[in-house]
Amino acid sequence: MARGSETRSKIMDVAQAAILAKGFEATSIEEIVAGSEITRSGFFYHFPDKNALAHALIQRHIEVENELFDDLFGRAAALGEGPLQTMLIGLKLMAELLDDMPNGHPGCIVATAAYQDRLFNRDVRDANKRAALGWRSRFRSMFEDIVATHRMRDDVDIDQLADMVSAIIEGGLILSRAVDEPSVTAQQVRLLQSYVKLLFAPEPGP
Amino acid sequence: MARGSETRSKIMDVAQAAILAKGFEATSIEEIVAGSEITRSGFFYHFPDKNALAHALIQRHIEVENELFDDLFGRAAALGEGPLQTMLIGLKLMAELLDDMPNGHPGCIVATAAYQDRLFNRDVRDANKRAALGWRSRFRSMFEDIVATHRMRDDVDIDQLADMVSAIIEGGLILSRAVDEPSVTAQQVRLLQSYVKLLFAPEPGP
DNA sequence: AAAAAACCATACTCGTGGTACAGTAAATCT
DNA sequence: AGATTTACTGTACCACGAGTATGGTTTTTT
Repeated sequence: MARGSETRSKIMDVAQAAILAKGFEATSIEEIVAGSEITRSGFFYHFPDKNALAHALIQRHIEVENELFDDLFGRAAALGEGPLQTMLIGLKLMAELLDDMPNGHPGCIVATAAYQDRLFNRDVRDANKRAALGWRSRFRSMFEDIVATHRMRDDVDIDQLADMVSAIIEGGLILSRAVDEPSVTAQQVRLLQSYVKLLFAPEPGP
Repeated sequence: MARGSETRSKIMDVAQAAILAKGFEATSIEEIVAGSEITRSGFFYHFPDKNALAHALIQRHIEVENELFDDLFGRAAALGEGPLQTMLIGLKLMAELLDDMPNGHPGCIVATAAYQDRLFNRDVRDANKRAALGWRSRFRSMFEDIVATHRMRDDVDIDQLADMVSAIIEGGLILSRAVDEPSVTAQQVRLLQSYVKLLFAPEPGP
């Protein structure tokens, strides 16, 4: 990696950790600079303002999370047979992954941005929107494969079902932070798994 | 209402609207003051600092929302028969209520606080925690009544099920803000209703 | 060797939270 | 009715963080 982009990502690493712990506004540039072995001037060389930082963080977050989901559901597809199995195993793996973070999931930058709307400029909000729509299309295509081969026991919209994955995760993160119980998020994902299971279950035994 | 508490709640009204639109940090005291027909000094007379404002807002929010839920599930109980019907109708009414807010639900102050943890002091975080735990106990007691009379088609924890109501709402609010589709929150509540229906449904047809 | 990229140092402006304190109109108590 | 308390207004001030300006220095690239 070139020298420039190396310090740039170092700044982003430090900033991300601080922002997820304290929020965007509560994290000062001074503080980011101190942890990044760089000066204030150096920071403003890489990012014209704090908004540019937020934009870069969201962008990177989307990419990392996409890779993570690719890997996770890739493994799930290898383990199970058929789209329903893949989804069920994938959600289980996701729950385990969330459980393995003893201090709780670092949290979602997208949510941080969602609740401080007017604080960010258009670029950031658009990036945020793209992230959410990206998840929707990812999970929708998975559910499409499922409905192609399974009967739904309740008539629900696929887009909304896809959104439910994001909603459960985001809501779980908020709740886990509010009650200070890191396990909550994984539990909620397991409940979603239970719903998917019931929704597409074949006719139960006699 | 006495003169004092009248201006106090006026300040809180203005502050709440601004905070939900822009976030806590992004809302300046100057701005609140301007919309409240009061001076800076007047503001600091009522609230020693911004944290005290946040605390008061969360406290009031809990009370208002509790009354709203009492009313909503009270009506649901009157309409349906038995705890399951009450829950199902209650969730439906909740979804309709969310739909009737064309500009989207104002959002949840609790979530705002959850994602800006270190920004607030202990008092505020504790109040926030109490709010979330209050919802949990409310919905748990409702689900307890249901499991007493219905068989669960999947073995899930009641506390977690109770948390799911909050998680879906909070997650729905975040998503609706992120993608800028106000209808998302109500849709998610309807999906939760679908889950509860499937989870406690009597043995399906032959 | 020249030029561009990646910084450092210093100094300044401006907005915001918060403090301090002096004064005043209205309500409440005695 | 007079004294006291409550609910403010007004002004002045400090600290801190975001962002700008500018000029200089080192490192890398061409």
